[in-house]
Amino acid sequence: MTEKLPTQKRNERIWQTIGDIPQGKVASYGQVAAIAGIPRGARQTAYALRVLPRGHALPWYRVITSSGRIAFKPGSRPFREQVKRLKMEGITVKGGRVDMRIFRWQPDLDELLWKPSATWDG
DNA sequence: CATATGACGACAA
DNA sequence: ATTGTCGCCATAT
Repeated sequence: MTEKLPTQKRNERIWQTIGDIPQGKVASYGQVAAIAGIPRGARQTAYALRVLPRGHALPWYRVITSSGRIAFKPGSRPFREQVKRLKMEGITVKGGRVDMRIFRWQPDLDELLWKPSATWDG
């Protein structure tokens, strides 16, 4: 247990978890890390996102900070892109923020169990 | 090995 | 609500 996974493996889990976030919902960096089996790994989620391979089809824009804010600098190119994509899914973005009480992804136990991306190892 | 840095998070003032 | 500090995990120099 509590073994240390290779970087690539961690990223794979994080990416898979991000892919599990349903449309119209968002998850925080820390939440993604936790589900991927990396407690307190919020910054690893950020890292995994930075190193996303070119041509990926991951809903990266569904990942925001725990306080519901978009992590990019307000007004920046990626910031606007993220806002745009979120809105396209029906997510309300106001002042660069999303109401987590409404849009936070809350996977139930079943949902987590179906996916091998959850905590345990295969 | 020592720092600096980052698409973070929790908390105190 | 804002701002600053400190903790976290990993990478880059």
